[in-house]
Amino acid sequence: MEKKTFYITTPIYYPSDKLHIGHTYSTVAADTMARYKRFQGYDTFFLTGTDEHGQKIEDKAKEAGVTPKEYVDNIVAGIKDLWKLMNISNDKFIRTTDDYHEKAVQKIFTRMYEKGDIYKGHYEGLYCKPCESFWTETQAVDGKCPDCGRPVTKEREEAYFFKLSAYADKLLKYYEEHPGFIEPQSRQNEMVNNFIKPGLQDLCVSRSSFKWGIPVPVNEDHVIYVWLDALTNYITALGFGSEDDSLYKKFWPADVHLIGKDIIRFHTIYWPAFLMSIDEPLPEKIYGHGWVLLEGGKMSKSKGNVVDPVVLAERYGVDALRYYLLREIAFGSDGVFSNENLINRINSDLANDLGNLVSRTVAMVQKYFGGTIPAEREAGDFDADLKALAAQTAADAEKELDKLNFSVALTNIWKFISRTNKYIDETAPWTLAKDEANKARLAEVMYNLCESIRIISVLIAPFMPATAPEIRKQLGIGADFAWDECSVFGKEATYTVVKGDIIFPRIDLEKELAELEAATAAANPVNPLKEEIQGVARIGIDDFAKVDLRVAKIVECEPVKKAKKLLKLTLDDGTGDPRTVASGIAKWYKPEELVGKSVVLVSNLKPAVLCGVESQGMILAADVSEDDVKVIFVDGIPAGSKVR
RNA sequence: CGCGGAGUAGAGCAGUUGGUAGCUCGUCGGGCUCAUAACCCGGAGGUCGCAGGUUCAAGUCCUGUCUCCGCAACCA
Repeated sequence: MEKKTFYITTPIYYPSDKLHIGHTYSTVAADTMARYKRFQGYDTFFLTGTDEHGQKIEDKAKEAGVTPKEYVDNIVAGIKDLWKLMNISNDKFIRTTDDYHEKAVQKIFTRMYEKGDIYKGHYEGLYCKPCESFWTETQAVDGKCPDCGRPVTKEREEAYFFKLSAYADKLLKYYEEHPGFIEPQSRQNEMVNNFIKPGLQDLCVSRSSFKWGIPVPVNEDHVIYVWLDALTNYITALGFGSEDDSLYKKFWPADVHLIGKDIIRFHTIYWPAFLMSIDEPLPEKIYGHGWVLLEGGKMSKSKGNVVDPVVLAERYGVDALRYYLLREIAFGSDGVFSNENLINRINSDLANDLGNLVSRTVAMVQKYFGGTIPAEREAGDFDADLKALAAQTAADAEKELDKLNFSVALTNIWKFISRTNKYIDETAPWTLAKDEANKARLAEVMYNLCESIRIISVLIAPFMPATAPEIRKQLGIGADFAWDECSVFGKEATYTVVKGDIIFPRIDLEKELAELEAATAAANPVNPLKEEIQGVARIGIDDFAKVDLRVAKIVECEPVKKAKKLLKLTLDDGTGDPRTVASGIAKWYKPEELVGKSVVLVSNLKPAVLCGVESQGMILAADVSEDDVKVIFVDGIPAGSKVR
């Protein structure tokens, strides 16, 4: 009989910078799932990789003075090192610059083209280079990219379009007929309501403004849109579109694409539509997990609070970090990362509960039996309860893992670890040891403890691939794991334990936090603010002279309907005519506290319409922090005064 | 009234088909001594955002309302 197969993927990461804890999170989750399925006997294929094309990389490479390929080679090497460090068991690492991938993508493009799903047209719009995105006039904000705030330029270019609009109904129907296709369910609602129901636009799938991409087969002046290039990695990695597509036949469709919630749209709308277009089956499931947030907001470079997984893994061990990520954050929801939480988890769950359980058990077997548990044993109270929970835990863990509920599965496993610790208290081996008559009972207790730990080692093996074998080494047994050995007592005839190192040493919280802070500072030697300021392009005095700054007095102020952030200000700029300006400061200022104040106005900014209000200029304000803005007041200076 | 999510003990979270409100950490007290000052037991601490409604019974269903967070809109 043929083995059942399981195919799981991570997103392919964009190698423009070092990866952070969020990427590690996705990959560790996928790895855990892959290992679990392998232990269950599935023929498993686990894919990760990098998405290497696009203008951003072309630009970064130019900045660094190297070719795009050299640039990504360097970063990809670092990514591969990171996965090696994190003990990631991927079966393949795909790079979208791999030759077979590029060829296959061109074939896919051609297939769509010949089918009539891709047609040549013109794209007219405002283009943001860094974001590689086109915007409509209404989307762009006064000539700037709504995503990044940088200037957009008007472009009209010949381009190829994918008939995405033709797939809206098919997608809806597919969602309905395949509950569980998009998880968590709420993400599906979001996609349907926000994107499909309002109507899908045809998708521009080529670019001619830069070169770093896969050429369009029918027109070498264009390169293929990065998402068409990137998404197809899931099938090209299996040999789709090459001479040998045996892996594709074996593993496709994927059982699950694990992704972050930010790229759900691409995976649940574009990707299925692409597959429908080339008449290939759709993946079984797309799971959009949450984000790893930091205390005090998102990770950002300028804050210098990017968490480096390498520092943490080297300091506390890879398994501790893997455990923490999957235990602390409910998969599917966002979660907050903090060093303090990490250390607390390590101390209480790993050192106190699990590590100490192994340590005390091994010590007792040595102390009472010289290391080997004798064959004469006698069952007694508490045994049945322990065994029952073992069976229950295995069943629960399996149920939760199949739903990708990593944290719930771990919670269940740890309940069993607690139960085992309690069993020691209940049976009090040190009391039994005082009377030779209890020797058989003592042997049974020790045996049950070892069996429990053996079972625990199987249960945690997908999560902690290094710790599980280490535990078994101390139990004196081999490290070949099979999931179906984790529910029943009696697998081993006896145990001869080997005292080893402490698996998880306790960490001194306060001392460690201080050292960690220092280590992080050392890892980021550059002053981020300095770097940011120096990174801004120099301008001449004539550039500055183009900006006309005037003092203006706020005469009226009211909130803008349908806008959370906007206040509508009416200003006296000294001309006598009132001037209307919309400003995104509603979160920090109430209208009444602004009236009568004088501010600095950029008077010659082109007007723009925001939420129905025509804004004629802007007022100056300072970003005090990520989440605080202070308007610059210049009370006492007459309206109309020029600022320079 | 754009879409969606969330408001439950000091903190972080569970609460499935409505039936005495739980878990982890912290805290207080007790037990034990095999063990990594670890382990085990117990206590304190919540009118489950607010207001109505359905019901014998609601954190759990319905209506309204407030606040927060994503996405979208957008911060000129």
